[in-house]
Amino acid sequence: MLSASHAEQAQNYSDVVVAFDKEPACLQALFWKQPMEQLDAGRTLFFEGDQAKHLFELVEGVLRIFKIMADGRRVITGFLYPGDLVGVSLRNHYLYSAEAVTPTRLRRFSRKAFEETVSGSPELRPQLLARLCDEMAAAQDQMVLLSCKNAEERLCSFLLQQLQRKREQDCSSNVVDLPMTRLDIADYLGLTIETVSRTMTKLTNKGIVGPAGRHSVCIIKVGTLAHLAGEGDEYHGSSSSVISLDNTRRRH
Amino acid sequence: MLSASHAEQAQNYSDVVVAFDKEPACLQALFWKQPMEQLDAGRTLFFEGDQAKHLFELVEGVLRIFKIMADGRRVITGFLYPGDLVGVSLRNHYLYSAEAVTPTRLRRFSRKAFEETVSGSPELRPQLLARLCDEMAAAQDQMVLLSCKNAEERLCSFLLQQLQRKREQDCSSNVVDLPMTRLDIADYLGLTIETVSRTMTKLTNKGIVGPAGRHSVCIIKVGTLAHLAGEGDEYHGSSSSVISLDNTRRRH
DNA sequence: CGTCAACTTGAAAGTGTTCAAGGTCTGTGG
DNA sequence: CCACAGACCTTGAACACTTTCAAGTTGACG
Repeated sequence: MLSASHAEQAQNYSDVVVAFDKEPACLQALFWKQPMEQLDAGRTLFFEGDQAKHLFELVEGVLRIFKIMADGRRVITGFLYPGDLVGVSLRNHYLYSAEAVTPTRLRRFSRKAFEETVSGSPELRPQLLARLCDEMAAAQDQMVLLSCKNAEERLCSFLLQQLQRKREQDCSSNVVDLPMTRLDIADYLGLTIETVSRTMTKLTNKGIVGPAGRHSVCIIKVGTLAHLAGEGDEYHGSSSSVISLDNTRRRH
Repeated sequence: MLSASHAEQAQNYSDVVVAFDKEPACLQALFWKQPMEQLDAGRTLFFEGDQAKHLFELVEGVLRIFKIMADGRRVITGFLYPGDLVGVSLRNHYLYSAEAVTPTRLRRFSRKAFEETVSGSPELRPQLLARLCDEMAAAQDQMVLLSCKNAEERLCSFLLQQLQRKREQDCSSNVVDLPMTRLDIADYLGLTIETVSRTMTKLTNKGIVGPAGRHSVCIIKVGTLAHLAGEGDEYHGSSSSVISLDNTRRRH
């Protein structure tokens, strides 16, 4: 999965249309001429271990990316949103399965052709690397979350993440929608549906979020939410300066 | 962090020396002429958030790669071993801090020059991508571990991982050494030192591992260890075939 | 309006953490 | 070579948080 969060792809669709037809100026442009495909909610795009013959650009809808363990347990390693590219971890086989959370529309592109085109373009190469690094950074944040955040911190982090993604589009209200089920959220956060549900209730009782139907939430106290998410400032300034090496290490 | 586990870099040092001086045949070769630097055990190579001016090739010793949360909790996202490259997540700032677990020797290379050289070489580019993908795959495995493995499964996975790494070098005995402290292991596996210690004792009592000093373990029953690690076959064959979607999902 | 899946809530149980104490190893200096 | 100090590791008991199991509620859609 490669989220379209960073740098290079701030250029959105309208920009792309302009600078096109000769040489694609951004990665999405490669998919531009491909026919649009539909995928109903709940359908699988590909399975972990499948030969990775194609990449996809998600144009509309939401995908979940997950792995299934031997005993049936599922781990959702991420959700993908419009503008994201799917399956760019350039191996011979997909590292994960991909399913539609909502009805989706996407474009397909041969992986081989993708690699050749990107490899041959000094424009596109750094964009691919940038995306991979964004993905890597996200994976590491997720490891931090799973390693040492408790249920409340996890859910707050998740909600905050959803809010930020929403704000990149329309900077309007604080109502974010959660198209995925509680089970999806649970499998993403390493919790059970019951814990997700209970924690959500707790946040509501505290007045931090307000319910807005089953599949959306209104974030009332953004600051408190950020604080509870336990992500501090995300950046400890620079260099050696303040590295609090106190032994007061907490867990949960 | 980029582990040297896969494909391209199976070519080891001796191979590299031969095909050198004109155009580097592999990523490590770039570091070849750089002066060797020392780093004592416990010393920091760089901090998360520092400007990423250099990349490193780890020649000898072990590094730990970690993030510190606002409240002082530490998450070790990986260990690096000889042959690995450090800091290749090509952002402007390091994503994590790096410290020497044991006394290490490494070579430094300007990140800018690295990017330029790799970018200009059709030989090296796919190698970089391959490493990034390996790193991504490792990160995802770690997410699976942290998401839904219990203490025993985590420790078994870790030991197995160490064993496999050892076997890539000398296929000899089943004694792996663990240069890192229990605290390092705990912070890597998302547990406490006490739990790591207890679980280690339990594995010993079961006769799965035998103690061989504080900083090494003898793996006695590899099969049992692999089974307890709960990693099944790692690959569910291909395609749609058998996807056990039973609801009997367990956790812990 | 009924049905089914999704969600919520409660109570009991389990796993890992926390706190505390004791034990072991290693390096240093006598 | 031995003794000591300090860091590291092990073990025990109480506790906390999440899970598990179970029942009830809500809401979407035919």
